[in-house]
Amino acid sequence: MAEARHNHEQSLKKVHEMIPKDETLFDLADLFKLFGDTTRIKILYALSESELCVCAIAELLGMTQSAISHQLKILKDAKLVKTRREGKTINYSLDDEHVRSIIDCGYEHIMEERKNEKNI
Amino acid sequence: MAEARHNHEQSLKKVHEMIPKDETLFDLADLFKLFGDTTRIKILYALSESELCVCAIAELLGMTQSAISHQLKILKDAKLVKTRREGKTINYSLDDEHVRSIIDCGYEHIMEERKNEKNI
DNA sequence: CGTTCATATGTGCGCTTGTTCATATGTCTT
DNA sequence: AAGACATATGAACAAGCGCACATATGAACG
Repeated sequence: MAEARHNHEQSLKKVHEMIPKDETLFDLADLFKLFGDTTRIKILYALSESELCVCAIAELLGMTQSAISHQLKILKDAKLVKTRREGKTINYSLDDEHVRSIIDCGYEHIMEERKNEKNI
Repeated sequence: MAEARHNHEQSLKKVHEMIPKDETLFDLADLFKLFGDTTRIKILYALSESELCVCAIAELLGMTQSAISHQLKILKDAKLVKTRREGKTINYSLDDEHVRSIIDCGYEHIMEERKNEKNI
């Protein structure tokens, strides 16, 4: 697959030492994949503001309970959210303080990009 | 689509006021989508260490020049990387200081999760 | 126990996405 | 101008993903 034509030994040696191993980068991609869907990021953002039950989220996003439930399962498997039962309803909340900081990190980037676009 | 059964007025009102508008959340998801692929995150990580030409990246990742080129186009369209021509070769580098900080943000989360897994 | 409400899960479908293959563009050298 | 090298691009195909629909589980309450 790899095609080596000209020389990059110097630059590649430096990078090769610094780059994390494949498993780590794979996990990283998997993590960001969770934030890379509009529905999931809406859910995560909402939960960062308040604990919510499934049908509250469905109502908020204007989506099926089933769709939300499927996404919540993905987020729970990834340990980004946790549940608390209260009778028939199940309340979801963030299981990790980092979730909001990751979102904010991306948010900051977007806002700066918009600012730059206006100045052009 | 939305099914409102029981009451969540209090919780929903609070969330509704705080949550960003759809366009912003859409942009956010699109941004994270870029980091949600192993190939792209490897490229971004590598470029955060050093400026690299296309075939250096291909060699580093053990992938086709074409595959890398396609991904670089996506990253360039998103203004995450920029190019600098040097004769026949084209050198890519990060176009945004935030890229590395977003990656680091996710990295931190993963590492903490691994630490927690060991303690169980 | 049977019904109702809240949530979960299995299945199938349409759409997106990453890669490959083939080819085009662009640059330097002779 | 022709060839070699570096990169870009277009088309097509396989795999993955999100959602809808139908159905299952599980809890409360008469």
